[in-house]
Amino acid sequence: MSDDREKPRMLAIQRQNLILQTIAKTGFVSVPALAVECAVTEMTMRRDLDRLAEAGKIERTHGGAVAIDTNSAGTGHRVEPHYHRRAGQMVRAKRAIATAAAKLVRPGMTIGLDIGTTALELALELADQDVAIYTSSLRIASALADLAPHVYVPTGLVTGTEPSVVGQQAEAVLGSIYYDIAFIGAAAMSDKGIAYDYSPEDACIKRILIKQSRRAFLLLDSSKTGRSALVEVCRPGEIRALITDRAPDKAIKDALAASGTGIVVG
Amino acid sequence: MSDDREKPRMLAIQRQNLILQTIAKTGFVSVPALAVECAVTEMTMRRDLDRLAEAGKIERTHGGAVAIDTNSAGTGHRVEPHYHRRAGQMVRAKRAIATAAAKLVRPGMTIGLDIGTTALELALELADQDVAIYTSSLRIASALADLAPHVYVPTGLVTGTEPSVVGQQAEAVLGSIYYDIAFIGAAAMSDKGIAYDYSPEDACIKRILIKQSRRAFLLLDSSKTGRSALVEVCRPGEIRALITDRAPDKAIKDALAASGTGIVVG
DNA sequence: CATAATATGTTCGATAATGTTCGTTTTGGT
DNA sequence: ACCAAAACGAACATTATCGAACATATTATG
Repeated sequence: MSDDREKPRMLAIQRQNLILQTIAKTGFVSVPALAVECAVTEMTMRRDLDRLAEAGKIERTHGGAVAIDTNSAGTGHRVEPHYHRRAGQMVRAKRAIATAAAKLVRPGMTIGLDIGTTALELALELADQDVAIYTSSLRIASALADLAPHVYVPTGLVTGTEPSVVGQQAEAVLGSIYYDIAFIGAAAMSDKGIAYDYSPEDACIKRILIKQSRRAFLLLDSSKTGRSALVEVCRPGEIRALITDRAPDKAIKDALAASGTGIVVG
Repeated sequence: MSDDREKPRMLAIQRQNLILQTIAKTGFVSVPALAVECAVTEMTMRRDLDRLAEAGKIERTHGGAVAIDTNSAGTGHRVEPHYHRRAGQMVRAKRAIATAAAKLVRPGMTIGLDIGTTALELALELADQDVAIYTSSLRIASALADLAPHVYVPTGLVTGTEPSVVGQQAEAVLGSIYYDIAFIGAAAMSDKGIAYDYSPEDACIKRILIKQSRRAFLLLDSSKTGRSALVEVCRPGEIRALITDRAPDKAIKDALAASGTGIVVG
């Protein structure tokens, strides 16, 4: 992450990829933040942004840039850039994953559901089913509040840009329940099949859901494979199967097969 | 960890997106609340609102803005013509109530916060204060998640169009805590000073917050007085004071005075 | 190795955004 | 009708961002 001593200046391509990645994820970037992160001057950052804008990949604004607004030409709906942005790229994959995961659910089940957009998609698919859903994601709980009759959240501290409940109390509540099935998200999966996340608190919740469930499944779209992140969530043997949108690399395939973990391609 | 000290100033686009999102969700926004949330001056907020209004995306009002009336642009007669004005005045009232209520809060307090738009306004005013907030409203918890460091929700079933946590578990969690101060909302107040609500489950939570608090205050805008609703929430003697936006009728005044309950007009 | 080509850093005046002040207007309440 | 508080907006001060021109560093190429 932060390289104080090191200064291997990033290549222009790397920087521009980072820009696009960040914009795809958060909807915007700011010049000063990027300059710090890439260890270059703001001038260079501006030049990068100008290039991408010229190529029509982003839209420049004062102080940074935002994703191109596809429907601004029409009615000018700038609402929920976050949501629509994410929808554009990966929602298809996420939806396929959600559909495949939903097929594993039977009426009457008690389900542990992790946070994240993929989990949200799954939650919406489960809305009209007769199941009990436990989740620490306030966004999922809010979305299901008037759709599904049995949605539960744990006690605890609320935090994060995607609001979720974390902390000892939440862990205690979620840890006192036995789930028929659990669906876990992650930020990345390494070649060895190990899943990672960026938040230690969230990772702890994920591990509890896995441990307390009869069967746990990992929901992961293909853009997250072959990378790692801050903190380990689980190893291949701990989950029943990986549910994804595209057949993974051979390395991951082998790693999962070696530990008896299945692969479901939605 | 939230931004206690750091101030990565939001881009203008981000702010305007936030405005549109909030308006799409709640129907209106208030200048001071936005200014706090975006960490900018009210003047800047006004300029943002003016721009959006100029672009025809929102409609400006005194103190904030409301959603554009899509109907009136068409063939004319539709919903109540004075709806916008009312919405504008309502948010004004709610904000006045929230401001008055916020003055009762001191650093370090443990606060029980009910659900509802008035409570949400209050929550936003408390965002940068060093207090612990317990609420069963997922909307409030979500809004404060990355603003305030100490926001807690109870375990329990999630229901309602305004998503909130109810049920025995929630009652047990909220009932195990002692609040320095509690702020309660209601759907109506009769001439006798009795507060009512439409949801028995929510009313139960409200009663628990009142019982477990050293001081409880009822937040009620003037449009709700002189009516009753499905289920009783509390009687005059049980709360310390009624916080409202306009001096109530003589009947309510007398009823409250007879039981030693105060009246705060924001 | 030299040199061109490209990329990045630096400086600085211009411009845009934001903060501030203050007098005016609106609003809500007496 | 009157008053006080809040919101407003105009004018100005301050700050941040921008982009051009030039200096320097890196890479590619002969």
